[in-house]
Amino acid sequence: MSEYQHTCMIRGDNGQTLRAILDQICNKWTLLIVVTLDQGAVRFTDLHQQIPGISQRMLTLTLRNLERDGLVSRTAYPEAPPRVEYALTPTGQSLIPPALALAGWAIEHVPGIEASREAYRARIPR
Amino acid sequence: MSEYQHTCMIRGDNGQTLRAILDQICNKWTLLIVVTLDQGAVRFTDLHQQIPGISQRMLTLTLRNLERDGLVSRTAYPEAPPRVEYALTPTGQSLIPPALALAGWAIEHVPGIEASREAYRARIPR
DNA sequence: CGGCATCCCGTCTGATACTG
DNA sequence: CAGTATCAGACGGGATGCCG
Repeated sequence: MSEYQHTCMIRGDNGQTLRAILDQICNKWTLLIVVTLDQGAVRFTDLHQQIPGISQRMLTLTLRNLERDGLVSRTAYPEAPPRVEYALTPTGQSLIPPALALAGWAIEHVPGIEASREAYRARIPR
Repeated sequence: MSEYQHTCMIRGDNGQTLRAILDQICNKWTLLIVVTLDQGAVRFTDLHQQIPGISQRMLTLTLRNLERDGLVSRTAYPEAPPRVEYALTPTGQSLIPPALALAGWAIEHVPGIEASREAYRARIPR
């Protein structure tokens, strides 16, 4: 699909369903979790440690949403102590390249954006 | 920069500054406005009409943030009636490819995600 | 025309405590 | 270990009205 057709579709359906999906993807933790899961199957606690700042609650909720949307698979092993592994589905893996593209853009432009914000704050003190 | 280095950086700085920027980009309207501005300079009212569902308030706020971050330029023409045009800066234009990549992914996977949600709801009725 | 100010509500998020 | 439950605060976002 061409770039032009993409822009058409973005504005085509009034962005309703598209934005609904994008809202799900672009929340506080989703992209970070997806990228973290790129390494393979990861246990709940490991995820919790590899994503500093996330609360147990938000990790659970975000994983549930990702599972519901078919981007992440959840596998519980009936052992003691319990073990649950999360992994990307093929759909979830297909999100990696665009996610990295966006993350890469952000990383490359963080300095410029920060500088711009500084300048803006200096221009309008309050 | 390689893909590997990107993933490292994403997890490297604990995602703090990165997530801060990503949060700004991935809110409800930013990507849609940026893509809409890809056509060139657009007036406030035109933008308001081309992005159905957005309120005047959110259009203003989002444009201010984009201006503060140096992604969008705001040009006011001292005329009567007043005319204000918004356009992408070079930094803003550099966001277009990643934004389209993500939007393209969303468009391609909307059906699958919707289906997955349906199945999920059927599996867990309440 | 292109805003800004105000009010208000629903959602998101974090902290804490408890459970199979 | 891997969650769930509950509460409270922050925040996003819509509606409305006023202004240069």
